[in-house]
Amino acid sequence: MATQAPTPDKHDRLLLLDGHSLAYRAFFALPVENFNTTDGQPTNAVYGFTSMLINVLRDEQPTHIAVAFDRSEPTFRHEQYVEYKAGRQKTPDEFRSQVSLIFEVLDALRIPRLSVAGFEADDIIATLATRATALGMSTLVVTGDRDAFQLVDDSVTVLYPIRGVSELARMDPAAVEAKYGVPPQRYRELAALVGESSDNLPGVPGVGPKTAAKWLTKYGDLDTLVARVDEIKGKAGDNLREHLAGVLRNQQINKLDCDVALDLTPDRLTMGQWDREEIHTLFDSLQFRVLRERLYASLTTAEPEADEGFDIELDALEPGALGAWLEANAPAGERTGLAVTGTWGRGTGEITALAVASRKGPAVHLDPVQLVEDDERALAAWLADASRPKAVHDVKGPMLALTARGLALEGVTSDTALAAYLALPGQRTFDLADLVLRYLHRELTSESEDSGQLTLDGSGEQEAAQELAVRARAVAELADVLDADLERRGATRLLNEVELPLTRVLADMERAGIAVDADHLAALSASLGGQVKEQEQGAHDAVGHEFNLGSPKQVQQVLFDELGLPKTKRTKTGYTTDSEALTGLLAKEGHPVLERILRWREVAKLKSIVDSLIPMLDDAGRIHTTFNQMVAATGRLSSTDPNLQNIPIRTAEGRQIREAFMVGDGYESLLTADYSQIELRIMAHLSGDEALLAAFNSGADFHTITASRVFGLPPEQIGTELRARIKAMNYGLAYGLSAYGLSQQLRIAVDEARHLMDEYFEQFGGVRDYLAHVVDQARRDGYTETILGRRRYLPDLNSDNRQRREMAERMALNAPIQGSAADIVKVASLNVDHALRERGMRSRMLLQVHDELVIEVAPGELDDLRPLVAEQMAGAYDLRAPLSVSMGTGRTWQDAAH
DNA sequence: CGCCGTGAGCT
DNA sequence: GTAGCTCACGGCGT
Repeated sequence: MATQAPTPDKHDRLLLLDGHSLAYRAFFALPVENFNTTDGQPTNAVYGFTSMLINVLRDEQPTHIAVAFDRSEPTFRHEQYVEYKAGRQKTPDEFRSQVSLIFEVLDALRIPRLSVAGFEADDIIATLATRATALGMSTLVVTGDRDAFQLVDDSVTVLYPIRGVSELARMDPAAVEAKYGVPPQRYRELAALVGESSDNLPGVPGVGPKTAAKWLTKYGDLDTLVARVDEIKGKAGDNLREHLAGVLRNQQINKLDCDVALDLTPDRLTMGQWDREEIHTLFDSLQFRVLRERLYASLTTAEPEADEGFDIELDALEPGALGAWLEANAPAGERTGLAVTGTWGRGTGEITALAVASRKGPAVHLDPVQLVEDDERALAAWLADASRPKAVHDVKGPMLALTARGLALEGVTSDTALAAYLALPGQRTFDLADLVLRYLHRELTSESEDSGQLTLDGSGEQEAAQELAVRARAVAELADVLDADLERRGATRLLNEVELPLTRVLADMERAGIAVDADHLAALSASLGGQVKEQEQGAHDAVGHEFNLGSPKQVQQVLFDELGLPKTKRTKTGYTTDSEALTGLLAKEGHPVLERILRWREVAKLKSIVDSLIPMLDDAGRIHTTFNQMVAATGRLSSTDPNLQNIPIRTAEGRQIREAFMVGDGYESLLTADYSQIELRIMAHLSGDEALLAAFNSGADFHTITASRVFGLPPEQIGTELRARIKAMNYGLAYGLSAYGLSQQLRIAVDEARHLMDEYFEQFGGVRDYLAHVVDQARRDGYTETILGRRRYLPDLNSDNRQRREMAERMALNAPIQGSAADIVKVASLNVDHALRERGMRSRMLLQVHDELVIEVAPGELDDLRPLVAEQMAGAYDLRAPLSVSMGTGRTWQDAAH
């Protein structure tokens, strides 16, 4: 890290970077294995370059900037010396693919990049530095090429990377002289004597920088040295005389051209106004999380318009005055921002403070426990008043905390986090401060805090109040901007009619929780624990010593080093020991330890799930998950803490865990209702393929019917093998099918898989046309869309990188299908919730697991409930392959399976 | 001791 | 081949 203090702000500071040289440095400094996006794009050079760029921007605060790049065409140096740079190793492919990514980073940051045919980046830099000096600017050159040292003078300094990408040596005239023993203007002459192997410029044998500097010091300059070359004694002198021509040639070639024809003058090299959204998207796709934060940290200070905060007046209210204040400042008709602090999760929460602010006018800050009775009543009435519109950021948690205090929250017409999720579904987090910067171009700070910042006399409370008021104001402003943005994106109804009302339904489910049989879990844990031990012992016996079965590294060592079993597929760190590979090894080699490891993994996995559930039980013996409404890019919900959407179901042992989830006190049974083949039905609907629709409407087994068509056989002649192939095909289509993927799934040759696809599409041509159309349209529009207009943006559909592009294509194929399924299940949840309320029923929804709803049935309600749920779920959306719902009831989640 | 990436496995 | 979450391990930095 360059630690020098920024130069005093006397005049303009020009920053010039040598793009190729720095990227190349980074490429070799950072191990490429550690810098890959999940889809395999190496990013070590982009990362290192961007990291250096950010550091320099932060430390040097330049006023002008440009990055120069080499071109592939030969330069004037090649004309002078055909051997120039000959013998260089070919640029690695992993590097080449990153150059265009660096271009993208620079373009996103609005940093000018320059290259000129026939010249190297160094020449462009030399030219700009020279002209900058003439304009009275000072110049910093960042490059990994030592030739640039010849440019150093009082107004030009070179920052040269030493040790990787994080430290830069500041090479001013004194530093160059200290390091090489000659002043910068002599550096070229020294380099000519010593030579430069990477440019294929051999120097004088046996002459290094020390000798060269000694000679140059003694004779003053190279010309004099050459003129008096006969005076040099010894072997070195002989070598110099022998290689004199080469030295003179080197001196010609390493001279940088200071007069390259350029359209731009240094004073025009300004950094443009960059687009936060663009940077977000790009850094997301590069998976640079930390770097993005560092970038914002170093650049927001340099972004003047972002310095602006919020100017807000905080009213101090007399006890009893809240009702009147809310009437005046948070009335019906005008949406008011509400900000809350506190803690929440696991279906409950606690409010510590709350602020209310409209777009204009004053704010109020409240401590809910210190309110007088009148104020408490006024607050409760205002919060519960649906005709007083409110905007809140990420309202589900505050809603739980308010409910825990007995406060109802109605009239939430905007959740700014949820709205941002619909606008930018690929984003991982929707931090309010970040959205405020992005959409309002403001900092989430108070402008009237000049006094606040420095006082230490207990005004921390005041500051916190001010901060919360700022959040309330920001939410109010942001809500309007996001509304407009969503209108533009066609997502207004999706927000208002689906996502926003769903938040309350999710909060209710979280609060309800699901009852769990603690004894059953404890018994399971003990039994699984015994099996874990047993398998562990067996594995140790089979290899003759103890090892940690949970450590892939140790397992690899045992299997491949000690037992010498055949190597499996490579992973980043060695050879895979995943169950597929071990099962293969077991079939081939039959070593007993393999069986033990596989079995150990199974039981250890189940035990870890059971053991993670046990401490989650509350006093009433219920588990409360948290549903995340803003995580999945496709629109699905996710479940955490604990995740109740991935409780095992496939194996009999796994299903024992489902037996622990049971009906709670005061209820009669659990009812599960799920959609059958919802994704395939959506695919049939969206494609409009008549044959596929007919298969669904025939009422017979869908996979058998489709197989029957593909193979031209009557359904009764479709055996398990043929049905399995077409089943994999059917599902594969919804996942962005590739011949390769299908071949893997079915363990058949790629050609065979391709053949199967061709046969399938011969019968179901509408599906093929639809899938092709989806990708085409997404490539044109930049996004895919679900039946309710939920978008997923896929810029990589136009990537030059095949791997990224194909990944994006599969996402484009899957997103409308998975996303539409999510839309439908959300609508169904709302419908069921609404119907239950409307009829005043006590039965309640507990879980939503992708295509399934789990409902706790109140005594005596089952007979009414079954048709109600069936109707509400089936009627959630009118598909041409009608939604089909199957249901089951029982004491436990497992018993309710069907 | 906490953070983070990796491998594995569950939906 | 999609989309998620969690766990254990082990390396790294505090």
